[in-house]
Amino acid sequence: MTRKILVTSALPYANSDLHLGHILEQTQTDIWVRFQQLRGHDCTYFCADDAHGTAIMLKAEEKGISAEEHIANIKRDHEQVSRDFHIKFTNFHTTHSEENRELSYLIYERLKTNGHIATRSITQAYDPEKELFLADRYIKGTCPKCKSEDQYGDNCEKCGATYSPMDLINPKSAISGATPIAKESEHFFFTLPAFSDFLKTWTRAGHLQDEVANKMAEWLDGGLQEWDISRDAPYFGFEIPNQSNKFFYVWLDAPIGYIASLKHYADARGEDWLDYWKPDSTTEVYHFIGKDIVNFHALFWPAMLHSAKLRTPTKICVHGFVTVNGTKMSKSRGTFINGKTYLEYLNPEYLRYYFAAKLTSNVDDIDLNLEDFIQRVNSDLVGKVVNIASRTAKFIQNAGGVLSTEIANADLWKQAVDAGETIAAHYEARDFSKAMRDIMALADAANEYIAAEEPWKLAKQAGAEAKTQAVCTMGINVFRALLTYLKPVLPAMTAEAEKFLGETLDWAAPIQFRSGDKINEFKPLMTRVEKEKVDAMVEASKEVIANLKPKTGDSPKATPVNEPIAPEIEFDDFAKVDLRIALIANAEHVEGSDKLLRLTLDLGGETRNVFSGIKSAYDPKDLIGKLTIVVANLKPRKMKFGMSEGMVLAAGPGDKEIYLLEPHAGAKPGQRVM
RNA sequence: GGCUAGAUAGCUCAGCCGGUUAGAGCACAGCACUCAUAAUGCUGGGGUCGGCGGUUCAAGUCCGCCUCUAGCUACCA
Repeated sequence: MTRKILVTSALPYANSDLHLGHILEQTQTDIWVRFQQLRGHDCTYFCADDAHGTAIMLKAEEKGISAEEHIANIKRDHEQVSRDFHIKFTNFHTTHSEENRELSYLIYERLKTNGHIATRSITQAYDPEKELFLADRYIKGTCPKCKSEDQYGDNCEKCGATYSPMDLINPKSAISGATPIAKESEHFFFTLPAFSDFLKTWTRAGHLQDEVANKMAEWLDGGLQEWDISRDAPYFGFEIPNQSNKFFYVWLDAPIGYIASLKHYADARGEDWLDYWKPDSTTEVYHFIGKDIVNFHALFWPAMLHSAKLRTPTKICVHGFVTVNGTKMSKSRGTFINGKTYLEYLNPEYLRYYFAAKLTSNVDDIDLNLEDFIQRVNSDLVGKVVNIASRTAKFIQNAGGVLSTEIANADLWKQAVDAGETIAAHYEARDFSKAMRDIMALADAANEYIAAEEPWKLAKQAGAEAKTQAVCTMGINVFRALLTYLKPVLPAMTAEAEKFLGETLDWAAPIQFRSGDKINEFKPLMTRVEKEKVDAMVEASKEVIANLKPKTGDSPKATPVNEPIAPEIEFDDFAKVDLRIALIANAEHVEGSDKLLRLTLDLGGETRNVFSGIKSAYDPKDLIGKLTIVVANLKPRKMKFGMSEGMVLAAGPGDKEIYLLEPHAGAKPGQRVM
């Protein structure tokens, strides 16, 4: 039976480049979509840019262009990067579109008619200079509890206190610097609590992974609040019908953008988007998202759809975050990697395969361990899979390029065909890692078979031509099966392999043994991942960040200090001190400490945590990204706030006058100072 | 502080409803092979399954506490 399946991945925000996290999600979605298509199902993939909100408005302003122009630029860029990663959208649209306006109005009107929109006045911080209501993160000031300066409007990073932005001492708008005033305004709310019972059932009805349902139960048990879905002008978005200067909050129209993208596509073909979204639709709808936006998709969205008399999603498929080398993507370490930067250095299919090899159906984070990445891709793809064709093709050519009509090893062939259904089940369940494991086991079996048959020896024996041809035909056929199973993951390489085989690989039915006809000359299908390229990519990622942070350097004033010179020492005494160049990867205040800053130092490979009593003289923000010198072999010292693994060097009498050492430009983290 | 997920060989990960000497791939060592993009095959070394306690005839697998990591959250969407 042919299934009709609509798939989406989360709408990237039209404010910044796609990074590896976006690529993971789109890759996961794309593999699943391609798999369904390859199996003969009617599966479409819709996405769009999420183009509304204050942040986008401000970004456009900063660039001196209109918001429309800004989001058009970003969209072009997003589409290009996705395309280069072989993401095959059926349609990629934008939430700032007529279709989305129309659908947002339709859904909003239905919610309103059903009595699910409430109105009331709320008081918010307002920037009188910029004439703009300020979200909490756009207000900074001094914490009313612990008096720490420069804290955000909702909570204090140092003492953990929570408060309203108007409680801040000396609050400032982060946009204009003006002092915000409290201002009242009428807001619109979606009456989420009315859907509490509906959602308690819905979240346990097989639409979510168990752990996600558990998470949602926390919200549901804690009691839902009404959801503020309006924002006051100025705002880049859709104006609320029959209201002046009121706009839909970006998160209201963002998920509707999924439908708008479909509508944009369907309208052009005279099809009806309601085929998918009417309440009794027999189609399937899958949303692939990251774990950070689960509440919007698993609570607000189904509730909205339910009220609007539209169907709810079949499944919300939640994945984790991408980490690099075991830690959160870090700009200073060069592991915050943009899709574009990756593409400059490496083949996108390396990453597609690596992600596939690690993706499961749960919400665990996916670690891109760069060392493992190189070994895994080279070994599995080049060493095992491609190698099978590479080592047998020549002998087929010797036989005139024609495949044997004999199945030399029926057991092996049965194994290859039978594996197909198991692998398909893994794909269907989004257990791509299990699918890759099974595929590689099959590749191992093929290599073992070839090694046991030794066609290179047969080729030298008179009268063994047919046997040689049969053995290698066996190899080519297992290769065909492997590539068929890998086709959703490696579309470009498979396309090349199809040229070699002279056929289009299809997986709608069990794979048939191919015999008796001609194949083409074999050409290398994939080259190995080069470590140098990976290193260069990491370096480039660092540079991109460095360029964003112009350094401000004060010219130091020399202050002679009258401190007697210490007693003379031998060179060897001095040489015991291992001084190293260190990059200050991170610097932050230490909660509860008056004098210390916590520094995260990169010594060119290893990372150190060092506490330094320089809080009185430095703002942590100003230190990040700078180089300094650290005593690298100082015995680690346990301090109240943790281990200090070294010591940075500084001069000065203290208080405001502390001056950290910084090497001349060109020094690299980890270099020894002698 | 609350919650969620994780902690298994050097690395990345499997281990379902508890059951014989804990697995795979990669890496490493030795051997073989030389058709293949120094690819492949065989053999081998390597783990007190984060720690402590408990339930059980039996625990990596269940329960409790603790440590560490990541993330969410802290009356708010």
